[in-house]
Amino acid sequence: MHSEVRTEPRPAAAAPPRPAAASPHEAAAWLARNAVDSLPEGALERKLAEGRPLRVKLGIDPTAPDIHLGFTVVLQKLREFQDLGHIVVLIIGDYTARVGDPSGRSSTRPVLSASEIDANARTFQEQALAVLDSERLEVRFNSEWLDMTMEELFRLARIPTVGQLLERDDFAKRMASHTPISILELLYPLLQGYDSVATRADVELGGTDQKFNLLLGRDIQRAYGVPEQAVLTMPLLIGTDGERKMGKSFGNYIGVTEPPDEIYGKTLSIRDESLGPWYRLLLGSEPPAELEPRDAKRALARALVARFYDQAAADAAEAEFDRVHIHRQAPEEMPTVTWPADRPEVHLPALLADAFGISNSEARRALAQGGVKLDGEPVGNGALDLPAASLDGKVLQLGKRRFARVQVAPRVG
RNA sequence: GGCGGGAUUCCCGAGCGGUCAAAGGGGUGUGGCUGUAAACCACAUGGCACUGCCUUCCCAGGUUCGAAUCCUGGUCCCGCCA
Repeated sequence: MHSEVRTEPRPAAAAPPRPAAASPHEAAAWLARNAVDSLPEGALERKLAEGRPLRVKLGIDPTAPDIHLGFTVVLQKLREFQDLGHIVVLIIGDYTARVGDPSGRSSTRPVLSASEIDANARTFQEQALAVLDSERLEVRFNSEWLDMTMEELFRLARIPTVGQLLERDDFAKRMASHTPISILELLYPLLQGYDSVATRADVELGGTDQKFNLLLGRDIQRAYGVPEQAVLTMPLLIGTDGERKMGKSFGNYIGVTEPPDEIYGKTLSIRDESLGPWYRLLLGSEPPAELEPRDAKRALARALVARFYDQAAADAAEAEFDRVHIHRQAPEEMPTVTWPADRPEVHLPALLADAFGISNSEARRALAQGGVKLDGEPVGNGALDLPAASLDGKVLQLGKRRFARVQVAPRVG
């Protein structure tokens, strides 16, 4: 055990890259430092000791258009492998996405069309490059090998038993609660494992929820007579709701391509208790002890915007946030709503509905609750109709964060 | 193949002939508080140019003065037995 690894300082910035000259033991310890599991015991070190560039695999199903922050935790770990001279094999699950993963209770998840998958796959690659080094990167599509014959599938399907598959945590729970499990779902881990065979993976990364699949990959590799991969699992980032892991299906995520203001604002909206995990997993450091939670969040939010955009964008996002939320002023830019000039009176519910895409009833509710302002002045519940002339050019505000400028003008067209 | 259970508003889930636009929770929204779009508290949450009107409880028929609730026939889902 090397003390320098255990007592590693917690710099405020991202941890410095480890020199490639590190011993296998040191490198393994370095790579596993914020991982949850490195399995089997010593496997990663033995792989590293082979002294060649390892093939480090990660699979993504392009089922959503964007990569979210939780996913970058794993990507950053991949980057560390690259910095040590290893090759990242990024597998785009275009085939598996096409089949349609029915996991989760909702069987309603639509199967994506080929063009959607293509589009997602393309943006995934681009977004992954924000973190990964394109030099040591191999991108593969699993349709390349998964579009197999029945005979080949049967060979694969003979490897694990149903009993083994049902040991997986979520399968076990669903069996216990009589929640359906489709055959296809049981097949998924096999397909993922076959990806490892096809790409000769030395190491496979994933979130802790992938542990079973990653380990099954070893069984499948063994059955195909190829060397078994080492497995490294990373903690799952808690979502913006502070309750569940960040995920597209929970709506508690921050996409890396979201606008700077959104990334900034959503980061500030995380719970104070989430600061520790977010700092550790995203910045590789502890939240600065001298900062109040709010200020620690501001620093984190700035760092994240700077990572996916640049420092200027981060500063601008912060300034905009302060203007709108702290100083309660209107934002720099806002959309315009147009009210036809031929109507002498503005019907507020209709204007609100038009401006913010809400229903007429929602608009009325907001008015009743005092959630509507004009040029910063609360609009009373009483007057639903106001003289059009008195509204022209004013700033209409719904709640704290939605703004639109009113324009009274002849209908276009 | 046989038997049984189920489909409710964004989600989960009550309801079992009127008092149902439909309990409760979650989510979301607004307000309060706040150095935060944290936490906490309160209220709201089908639609409508809205003191009232319209359309809902898987679908299509039917019974009834009256149906989310009963009947018939579909569709889909789940479990048990084979």
